Amino acid sequence: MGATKTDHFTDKQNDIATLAKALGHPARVAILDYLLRVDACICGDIVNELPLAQATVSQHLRELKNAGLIKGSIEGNAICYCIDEKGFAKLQTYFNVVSTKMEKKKNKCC
Amino acid sequence: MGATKTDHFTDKQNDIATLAKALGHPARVAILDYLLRVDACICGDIVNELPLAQATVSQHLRELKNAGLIKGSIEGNAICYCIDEKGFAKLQTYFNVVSTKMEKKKNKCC
DNA sequence: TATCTTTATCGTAATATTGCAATATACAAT
DNA sequence: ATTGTATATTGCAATATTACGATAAAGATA
Repeated sequence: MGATKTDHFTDKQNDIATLAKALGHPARVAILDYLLRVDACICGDIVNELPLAQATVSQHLRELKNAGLIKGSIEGNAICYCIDEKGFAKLQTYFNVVSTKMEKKKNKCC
Repeated sequence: MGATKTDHFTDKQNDIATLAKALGHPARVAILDYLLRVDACICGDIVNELPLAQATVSQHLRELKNAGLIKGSIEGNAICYCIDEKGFAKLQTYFNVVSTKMEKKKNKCC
């Protein structure tokens, strides 16, 4: 016990949970903010933007990449990181469905 | 060390992270799915819907409530749980902002 | 080649999360 | 008052996450 019981839930539920979990840390939200603020891909500059050690930032970047929220490509010495629109699209779709369902429930709720 | 360095990030970043983290578990996604599927508030039926012990479900419900994604009101013997639209609205606003920013970056990216 | 820069990985400590049995609480109904 | 039902809390074990120093890997530059 202690480990999440992934196989008792649907793929969709696990998918959304994985994406949301990746977003569930302020450092990772900050990384995404930065990638969105600067109007291009970021090549080797992210560590200086965060109040965390290089190893920690690298770890957070890996988690964002694994979840599909960013993608990185090697560019000589540095690595260029980008928002991965696919991951965000999945979450956005989810919230659109949720919002549609909430509309329907209007006034039927406590 | 090991604890999240909350105070190094903005309130907004912490806010989004907290909400996303609450969504970051398949059981909690499943609870929200259920609340949205049934076209009303749920009074005392959630435990049976999930493949988890009652204590565990109660814990997940508390986390969703703390994050502001659901709300519960006591209804005699049972407790009625509802989607809390405010929490979802915050996340939806966030994703709308993100999507607007992504639009602007079109073709400027790797 | 030697060195610098950038990013990743390993090892490890501190903390948090997950899950459950047992128990407590709160109200219903008998 | 006692019993039954629904939910919460407590305590604990297993596992996961967070953070960082140290070190490795890979390309750039002198």
